[in-house]
Amino acid sequence: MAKATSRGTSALSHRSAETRCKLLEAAGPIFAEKGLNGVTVREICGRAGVNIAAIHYHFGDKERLYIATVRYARERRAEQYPFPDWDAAVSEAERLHGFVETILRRMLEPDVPWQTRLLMREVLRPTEACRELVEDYFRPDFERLVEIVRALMPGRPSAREARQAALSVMGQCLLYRIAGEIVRQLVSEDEYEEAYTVESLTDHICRFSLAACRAWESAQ
Amino acid sequence: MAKATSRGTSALSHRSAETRCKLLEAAGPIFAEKGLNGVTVREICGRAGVNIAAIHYHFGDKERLYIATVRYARERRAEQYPFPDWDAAVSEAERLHGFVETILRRMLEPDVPWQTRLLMREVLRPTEACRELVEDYFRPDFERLVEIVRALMPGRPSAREARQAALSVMGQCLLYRIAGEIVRQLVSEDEYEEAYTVESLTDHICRFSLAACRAWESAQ
DNA sequence: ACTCGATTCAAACAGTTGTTTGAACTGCCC
DNA sequence: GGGCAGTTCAAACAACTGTTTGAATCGAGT
Repeated sequence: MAKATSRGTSALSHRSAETRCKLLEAAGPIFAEKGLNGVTVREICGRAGVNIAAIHYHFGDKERLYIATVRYARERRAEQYPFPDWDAAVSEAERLHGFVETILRRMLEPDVPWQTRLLMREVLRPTEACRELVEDYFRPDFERLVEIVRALMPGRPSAREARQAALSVMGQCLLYRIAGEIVRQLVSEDEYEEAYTVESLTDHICRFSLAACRAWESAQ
Repeated sequence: MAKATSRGTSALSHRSAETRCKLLEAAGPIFAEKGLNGVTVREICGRAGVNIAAIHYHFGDKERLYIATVRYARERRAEQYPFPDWDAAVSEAERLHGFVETILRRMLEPDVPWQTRLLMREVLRPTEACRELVEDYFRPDFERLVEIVRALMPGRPSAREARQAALSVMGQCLLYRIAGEIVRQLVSEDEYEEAYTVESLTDHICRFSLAACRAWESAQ
């Protein structure tokens, strides 16, 4: 199966790599939108312009193509929406603002790259070995948020308290990704279009969370 | 199709209603767990103990059975986990606590009835005409939360501000339903088992949200 | 020019899906 | 008992699924 021999490493295996790539690039957006079971191999191959049997030949079966697609998405995850690289002078409040805005953009922007959407889907629907995905895709961001939040809370909050406060921030962000349609219906359509942009959502979530963090001790 | 005529309204239509009910009761838990496309009609009919063709005869097709199941779930939604019926003496903070605890129980308790699970699934995956579902299943609770939160915020918060604060509370609750597995992994397994019960989650979310609401003006 | 492994391709396969059919059964009414 | 609408049933249907096959094609090495 696509074994590069001593001789033809140039053109033949080049074609192989090209087909693999075409499959991954075609499968990515479709998997990202409809998930493993919402897609047919014929749709993937059709859009990739390759034969149906190519999936079996290059990946074994549909599920291994899916896994390879997730891995591919993670490897060359578009380095869009990177977190700001703060210097020491930036206040914690500003860092929180930057963090929330970045997270919201990653989740809500309509033209977010399919790599991100696929990883998001995978993360929200813990199926198989996506534990490592959480480890190196989600945890770094989360730990970063924990530190920001911790610095915002007066006194010496325990690590556990800081983690829970960070989860409260994440929950507020996630809501609009998960239940965006319901939110749109609960507040009116007009108000949603006007007031539920990334910018104003960022403002609200930061304002809410900042108030909560700063007033932490007093609520004890 | 199951038309009750003038004469045989007793035994025949009784059998019809019984079969319909058996189908709904059998389909409900399976739909709630795996969704419309994750279930086969054979599995449903097998568990219901009726013939495959019964679905077509009584409901038309699989999708209309699904819709009927959702409606059925809504009609006789188990009145478990009702909101406390507060009298005037109860403080707003206590109301918030009761609200959050009820929502968390509805979402996190493992033995929540299938009716609730099915409605939750429907609400989280806005497919077809679940708009009315949001209207009479979700909105009443939401409006109730808005009022609680509004009363907690100093000054005279606008309706929009109150709605957004309420959404921040909902988001915190939803996180543990949607991303419970990831949360479990992010905080350690041990900490999760110990500190992420409904009770302590309620405490944290209320503490966080209370602080945020009460400090609202000052963050302006 | 020929060989030979790598790769592609059209076609078929085997299994499952939701749906439909037409006959058989049920129980009420005349 | 005969008629008859309502209901059940086993079987088949048609469409689609992921997978496999075996021959055809390609392209570098000799």
